[in-house]
Amino acid sequence: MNKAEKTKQFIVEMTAPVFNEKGYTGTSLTDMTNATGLTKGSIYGNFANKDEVALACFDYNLKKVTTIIRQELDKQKTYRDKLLVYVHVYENFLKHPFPIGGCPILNTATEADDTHPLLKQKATDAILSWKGVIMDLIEKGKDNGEFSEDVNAEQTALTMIATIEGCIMIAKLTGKMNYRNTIMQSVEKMVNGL
Amino acid sequence: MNKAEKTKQFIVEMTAPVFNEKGYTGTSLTDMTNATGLTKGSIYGNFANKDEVALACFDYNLKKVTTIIRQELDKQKTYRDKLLVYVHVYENFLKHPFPIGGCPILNTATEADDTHPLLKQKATDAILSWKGVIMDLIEKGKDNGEFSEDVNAEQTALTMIATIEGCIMIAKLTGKMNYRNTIMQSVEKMVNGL
DNA sequence: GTTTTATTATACCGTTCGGTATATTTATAG
DNA sequence: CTATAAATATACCGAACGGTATAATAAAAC
Repeated sequence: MNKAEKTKQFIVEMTAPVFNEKGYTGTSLTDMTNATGLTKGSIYGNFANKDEVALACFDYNLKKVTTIIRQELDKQKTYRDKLLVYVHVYENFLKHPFPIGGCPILNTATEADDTHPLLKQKATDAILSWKGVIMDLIEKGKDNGEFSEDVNAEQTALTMIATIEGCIMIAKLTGKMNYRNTIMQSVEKMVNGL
Repeated sequence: MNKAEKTKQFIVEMTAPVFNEKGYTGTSLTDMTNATGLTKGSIYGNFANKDEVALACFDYNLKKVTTIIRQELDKQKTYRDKLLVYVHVYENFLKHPFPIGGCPILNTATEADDTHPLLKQKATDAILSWKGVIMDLIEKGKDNGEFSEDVNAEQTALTMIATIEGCIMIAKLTGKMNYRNTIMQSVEKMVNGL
């Protein structure tokens, strides 16, 4: 990793939280120079434009989440416990190195769906990939005899994701932690009922 | 309603969809003059600043939703059917005069939670009010004998809202209508299990 | 150690931003 | 019909926007 790559990485690391909090249009080049301590010239020497930084920041923020999830998934043995990882991670997201500003998928999806095709595509890919992982866990749990054969994997996956994302929105908005716990309990019940 | 009030209303009606699609920071005064055909002077003769327009637009967009919901609620007799109104309205939101740009609560919540306290407060109030309405329906349904006495009204209300909002996000992002239907089916099952 | 290359800082570009003072037009009242 | 008040348009403000050419600096290669 040469100097240029290190600086690119540094810029992404420092601006990623800003993009996740303020959004794409809400984050200015001044925000970016403040966050990094670098000048505009330095940033544009490493990235073509603001878009490229934003896209890299989304990847960075998303990877933070997927890394946590993957690590916790590996710790669990049963597929039920693996599914419950999503509940426990989001319930205690403060215990993990979670992106500042909340879920990058939710933030990007709601801002970019009508305005920014490239970011929208990245958010879409993230959702579809997430859905695929959950469906895979469910199918394997069915093969394994853990879950009933008549469980609808896609429906369960989509409902889990929807509830979790809605939960994040409500909890962050209202600031009520017991709201988050209550909703996550519902997801837990759902997983335990498979 | 004099001319000034009519113009204020007109400005809100024409800019509300823009704010809901592009967000607060994403909507410029030029967007507003384009949407209305008025000049900046006209808009600022009727509103103190961009903030005031944005807040009025949120109220306008939210009222569109609550009006639809209230009308459909009145059509139903049982409390179970009233709860299912949320499922059917969001499932067929194209059949109703739904705000362009999607759910204003979701859009405002994710943009404003870290950046705009006044808008954040409005979104928070909307969520808490929504929760209150659902809880009220559930409690009355319990008194009525429609629902089991051991139903947790708050948990059910919060989970319904979270799942619906997450559903809107996923459906709008991916463009897959069957995703929306599938998730809403889960909410329907939940209501039918009360 | 010098030259070449990569990286960062400076200074500036034109444009758009939110906002405003003032002039002009339109509606209302006497 | 005229005087007054309300509403709208024009023209402009300073500041911040995203972006860039170039100069200065630091790193790498020979």
